Formats: sequence, structure tokens, C-alpha cells
Amino acid sequence: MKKSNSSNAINKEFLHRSCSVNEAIDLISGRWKALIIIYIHEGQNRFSLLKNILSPISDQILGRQLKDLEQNGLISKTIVPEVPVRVDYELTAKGKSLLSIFDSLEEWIAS
Amino acid sequence: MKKSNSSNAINKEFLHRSCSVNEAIDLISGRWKALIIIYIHEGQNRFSLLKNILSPISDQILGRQLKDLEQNGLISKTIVPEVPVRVDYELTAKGKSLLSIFDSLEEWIAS
DNA sequence: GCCCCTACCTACTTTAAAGTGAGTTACTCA
DNA sequence: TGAGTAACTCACTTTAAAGTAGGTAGGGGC
Repeated sequence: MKKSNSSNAINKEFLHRSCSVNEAIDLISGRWKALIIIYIHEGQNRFSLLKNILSPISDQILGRQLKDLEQNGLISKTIVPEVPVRVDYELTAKGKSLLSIFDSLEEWIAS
Repeated sequence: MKKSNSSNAINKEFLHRSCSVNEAIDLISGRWKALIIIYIHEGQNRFSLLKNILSPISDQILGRQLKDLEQNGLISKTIVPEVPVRVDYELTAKGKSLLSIFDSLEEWIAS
């Protein structure tokens, strides 16, 4: 009953092969990702801090986006075994170098 | 039966209000948009040329992406009343200024 | 014992984007 | 008359991302 011949995935691969810009956009176009990166950079570097500041987000989504960002090497995660366990996130070099691109995008959209 | 209380749309608005980077990413994250912009810039400026070069794309999708790009002011459309009617696309100033951001993204992903 | 906290995770539903198939207009060429 | 081309458009299905509900672990405080 399934059609499993997914041209969706095939097309995605075609795009990645055609131009690496597409890969880059894929990494940052998840709904909450740009904001998460910006806020971590501003010091909102914990799950609960991010959850408060991104108030309409759910735990599930926040966790998923953080995991994605970590797997793609944009942020790193440190578990601090404290009173209640603490988890700190911070930007990797790759994550930090995105910030100037975000600045360009802000300028571009405003122009 | 519907739940029409769509927090999907509400969240999207929250993101746009929070940071204009999100608006910028929305405009360029449609699956084929980056490539369309790059190819138009390289002179593949007609529907059928784009269709050939983006071979797995369908007419429907190409038309939809072109319309989006036009409505967002990244490309412009000129109808040339020729033998078989011809439609030329070209980048607007806003579209052209994206190209350097694409270059940055390519560099970033390669790093 | 019982509820609270942080930082998650699993299983599910909903929505929007992507993709498919077929039709349309208007004009040309044989 | 019939086929072909350019540039679409409509109505539909499929897929993946986003969102919702509720659960977990390991401690702390009353």
C-alpha cells in the first residue's frame, strides 16, 4: 500500500549535490534554530532558560532542536553534576561563525 | 471537528516578531529557491530552462516557487509577446544581494 | 510519603510543504 | 486537422516537520 519510492528524499539529495548552499540552509531552517543559537550566544545557555524565553515552545520541540544542533556540530553540551543536574549548552566555533551570517540576513531583509 | 486554534501560525508569528533573521530564512528556505536564484543569475532565466536544469522538479513546484520568489521581491518577471510567448525572469536588487550571503553559507558549511 | 524540580523521552495527531497527474491557452508548423 | 511547444493551473495525495499529552529519573524539601 505504501509508495516508498520517495522522490522527496531523492530531490533533497539532488539539491545537496547541486549546491552546498542547500545543505547550509537545511541546518539552520528548523523553526526555532536561529533563535536558539542567538539566545545561547547571549547567555541563555540552559534548557529551562531557553524554554522560558521561547515561551510558546514545548519541551519536546526544544529537545529535538537542541539535539539536531548538537548533532550538526553547531552547539555543544556539558552535563554538570550539580545539586539538580545542570546541562550547559554553548556554541561551537561553527555555531559562532553563523552569527555574522545572521547579521547579514537581518540587514538584507531590512533593505 | 477542526482545532483551528493553530499554534503553528502563532509560533511562526512569534518567531518573526522575535527576530527578523527568521523572516529572512523563511524567504529562502523553500526547497528549490536557492538553486533557482543561482541559476537565474547564471542566465537560466526561463521556465523551460530552469525545468531542464532542475530536472527532477515538476511544473507545479517550479511555478509555485517562482511565484513565491516574485511575490517576495527577489525576482521579477517580464512577459515578452513573441512567437511562442516568452517569459523572462531576472533577479531584483534584493535577489542579487542574496548571492554574497549564499557565498558565505557555502564557505561556512565547508569549514 | 508525597510533591517539586530539571532535563529530558515516547507515542501520537495536525499542519504545511512537496510532489503527482492531468488539463488549459494561444500560437506555429506540416 | 492534428501534433507540438511554452508556461502555466487545478485538484489531489504523500511526507516530514511541528505540535500535544503524558511519562521518566534522580535528587531536595516539608
